[in-house]
Amino acid sequence: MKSTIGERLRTAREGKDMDQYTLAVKAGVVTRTLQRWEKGEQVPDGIAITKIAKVTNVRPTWLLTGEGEMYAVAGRPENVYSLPVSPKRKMRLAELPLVSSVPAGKVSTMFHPDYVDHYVTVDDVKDPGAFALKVKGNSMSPRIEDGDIVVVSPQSEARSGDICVIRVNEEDTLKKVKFEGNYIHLIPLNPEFEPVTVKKRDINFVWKVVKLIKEL
Amino acid sequence: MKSTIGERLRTAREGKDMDQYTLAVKAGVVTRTLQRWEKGEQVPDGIAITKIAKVTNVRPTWLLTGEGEMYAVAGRPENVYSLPVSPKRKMRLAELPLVSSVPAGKVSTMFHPDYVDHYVTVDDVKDPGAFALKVKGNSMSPRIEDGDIVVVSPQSEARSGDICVIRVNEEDTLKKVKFEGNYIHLIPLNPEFEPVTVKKRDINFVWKVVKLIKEL
DNA sequence: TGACAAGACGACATTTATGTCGTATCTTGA
DNA sequence: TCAAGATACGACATAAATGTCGTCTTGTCA
Repeated sequence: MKSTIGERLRTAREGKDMDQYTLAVKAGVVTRTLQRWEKGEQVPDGIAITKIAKVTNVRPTWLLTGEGEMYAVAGRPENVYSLPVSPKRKMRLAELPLVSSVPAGKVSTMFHPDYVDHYVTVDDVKDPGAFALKVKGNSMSPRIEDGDIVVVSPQSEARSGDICVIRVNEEDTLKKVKFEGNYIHLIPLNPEFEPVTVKKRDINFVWKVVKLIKEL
Repeated sequence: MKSTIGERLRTAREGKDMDQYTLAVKAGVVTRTLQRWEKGEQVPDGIAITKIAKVTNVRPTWLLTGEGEMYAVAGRPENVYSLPVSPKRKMRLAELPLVSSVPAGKVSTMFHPDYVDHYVTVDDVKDPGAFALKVKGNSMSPRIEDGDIVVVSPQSEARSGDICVIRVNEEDTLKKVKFEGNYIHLIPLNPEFEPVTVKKRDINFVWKVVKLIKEL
């Protein structure tokens, strides 16, 4: 536990999802001062510490020393046990490039480095070729909505009933698929959209969606 | 309870039967400075407060705010509960304990180590007290279904329209909430279930769901 | 692409805290 | 009564924190 007051201060602020300005105002100082605190260039006095602890809802003792619980146990119900400190992971971890959206763009361009926004971290994805996409459009609403992130595994075999990213005639969409002979039905979950049936030979690829992440 | 930091400082010093000079040295300042603190003419910074709390054996929180016990309560070892956060990534990465389900079980038991299945890894979760739950039941279908994983941030403030884990009368549920005076409406997304209205005083807690992970 | 918010940080003036020194008050014990 | 220790406090210089202003970078969004 070698964190500093400044680092804990930042942790507390971000835990409340506050920007520097907001917390600075509540602490009665200007943004620059808060920055110097967070950087450890200066040390806040007792008044400031008290205010910060109050508005971020952390325990003053933790803020000062890093000891004990960060948040007051009062907010937690009775009979709640603390979690073990250093756990070991069992599941496989994968970092996936988060590329441009579907179905708005051509997937073929998505793999260009310029289109890799950043990386998302997920557990238990075995396919080394897996990647993530940000969803645009509402054809799969309400289960999958605009802005959601889907993890795509090209290696996984798509079966009827799976949700997939499909490219048909150079156009990319996200649909539930149903195989039937030489045809594939593309079924949006949103009843406002109509199902489409396409020939298998018009399909460029069908990639199975193995995971869905929603930010709420 | 109207005491000032200075008065509590003096109380702490006299509780240890220390004279001003002795405490001042331990706090790394001169006697005159300590006097000004005790008189309330000046405010000690965080470093000084930490030192004083340590050498006088009082709780920093009490020294700062006057709240709680003056001296640390014996017999309660302060176990650390803070989840690792990796700051070097572009996005904030958090490993969260994946605990037993909601609403099938009592949350009170969830925090017991025996109930921690494994850990999930997610990006961009700022609340260090956040954790994950596996959902049971279909009251929130089709958006959230049995087996999905929700990430809960107890620190985030829940507002009307948010999806939350709520404990009412020792029973845990996952619903959309709507605040209205002294009442909270618990709204399932699944139209087959009926909304419920409860009094605020029957609520044990309301924890906001900030992320949803679906395995497909 | 441009606009914008959030953050980082340097430079400098101002305010506040601290150190230093001197002196005064008060209690306590010889 | 006197001496000594503890506390109190004014005055002033120094050190540290803060406020203010401006510039820069980065990520986000339309």
